[in-house]
Amino acid sequence: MAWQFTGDRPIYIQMAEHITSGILKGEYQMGEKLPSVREFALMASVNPNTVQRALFELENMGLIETQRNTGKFVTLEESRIEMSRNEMGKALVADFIKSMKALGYSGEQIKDIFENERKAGESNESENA
Amino acid sequence: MAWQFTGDRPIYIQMAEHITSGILKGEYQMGEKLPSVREFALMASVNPNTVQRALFELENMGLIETQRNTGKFVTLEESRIEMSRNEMGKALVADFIKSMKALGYSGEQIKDIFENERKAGESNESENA
Amino acid sequence: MAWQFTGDRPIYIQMAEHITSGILKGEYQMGEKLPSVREFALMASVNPNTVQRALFELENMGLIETQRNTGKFVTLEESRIEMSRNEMGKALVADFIKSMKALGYSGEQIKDIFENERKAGESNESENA
Amino acid sequence: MAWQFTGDRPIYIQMAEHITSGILKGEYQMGEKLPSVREFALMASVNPNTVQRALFELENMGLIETQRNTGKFVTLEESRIEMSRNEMGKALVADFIKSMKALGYSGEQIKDIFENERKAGESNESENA
DNA sequence: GTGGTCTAGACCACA
DNA sequence: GTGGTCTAGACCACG
Repeated sequence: MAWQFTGDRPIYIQMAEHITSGILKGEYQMGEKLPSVREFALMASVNPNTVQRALFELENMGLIETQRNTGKFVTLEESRIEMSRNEMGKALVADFIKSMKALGYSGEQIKDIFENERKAGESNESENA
Repeated sequence: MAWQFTGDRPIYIQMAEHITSGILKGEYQMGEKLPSVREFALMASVNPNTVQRALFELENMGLIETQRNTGKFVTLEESRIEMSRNEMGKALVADFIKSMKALGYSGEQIKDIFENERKAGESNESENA
Repeated sequence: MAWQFTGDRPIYIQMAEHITSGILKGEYQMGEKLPSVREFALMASVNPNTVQRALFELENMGLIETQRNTGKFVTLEESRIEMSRNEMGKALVADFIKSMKALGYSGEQIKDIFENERKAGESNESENA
Repeated sequence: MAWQFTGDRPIYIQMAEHITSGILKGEYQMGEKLPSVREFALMASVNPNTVQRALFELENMGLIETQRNTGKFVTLEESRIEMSRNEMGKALVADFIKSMKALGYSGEQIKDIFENERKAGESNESENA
């Protein structure tokens, strides 16, 4: 829930991803009004221009819509949201597999490593719970 | 097989990844002499400075070693190579899972999507073969 | 026929254009009383202030006149209406041609494209009719 | 050739249109390097950020491509340029006809006015020539 | 020298 | 109070 940014990538990109995540997870409901640009800026200790840039990305993806002088709202079209989730998910898998193959792993090996790590991660979670 | 770089990330990083991949896959054998900086620069139509930086990354990781006035060679220590592969592989999996969860997917869903895409990718490959 | 506004331009401008169109087309007859500001506001789900501004534009153009405590009426002077139509029409043509030339089209090409699109548009209309 | 901007629309939009026009007309050749962001800024007496924003629009349309730390170049794909010209041209015609109809003109009337104004414009040009 | 990113701060039209 | 636009100026990685 904290707004932590790493220095390796542009803040506005990380911010866009964070808010996107919030929408896809339903933390921001469909049709809901987002915090204002200035509120976001305060929350994240960031310049309003940076927020605007981040939200511009979301608007391009069709995840949010701007109502002039009223605010920015999560889109009402559920299909947009689902589409984004699917697209981004598939892209992630494709990139992941491509990167693993660049390391010399075969399809089967990728599957094995993935399974191992996934289970390891889940057991970590239950420890923390 | 061409040296294609995207504009979104530094060229020297992409180059380092590409050569790393070559080493991990065995295209450059253990102990083998790498092409000279100039040769790399010509192959990739890139500034020699850029090649220097890329190779510096590899040297830092212990994948290659410089022999003064002779050239740069792939390390002879197999453990180095295996370690790199493992580290990088685990990091990739962890990042992948983290990103997927940011999209709102559960552990099981990630597994399903991964399996689907992996199989789709493999059938594509066999088509092209 | 609904009151739809796009977010890229001020609502009051779009509203002014819409009502102007109604007058020029004769949907609001000469001398006819216009709906009250409040009625317009309800019809368009818009702030009354916005309606005020829109009607102010029309009054400036001489298309409507305010009678204190009675309402706003379409002008009785037909010349006003004709003049507005002519001015606006010519301005539109001039802008259109200027914009097309900015795209690199010659006068003849503009004519051809215009004719093609116009006919295409008309055949679409007759389909819907 | 002068960089004149009107106050009614954002500078970065007008700038984007102006440069787009230059590309479509061939004043900037395919594959040619554009002036740097800073040069544009000086030419137009405008802040570099504003230029960046303008060029970002062109990049989105696929008319130009950025090579990191080298400059921005007109795309090499002629199809992109032709496509843009066609799309923009058709959009202009459609908007024009729609606006004229909103003034109460019939299809035939639009054609007549268009022809008259077009010829008037051309005779003006020959006078100046 | 190039583009990319970010900040601080300002003004504006609009609702 | 909202988003939109713009400026001035800074720093950075890269080539």
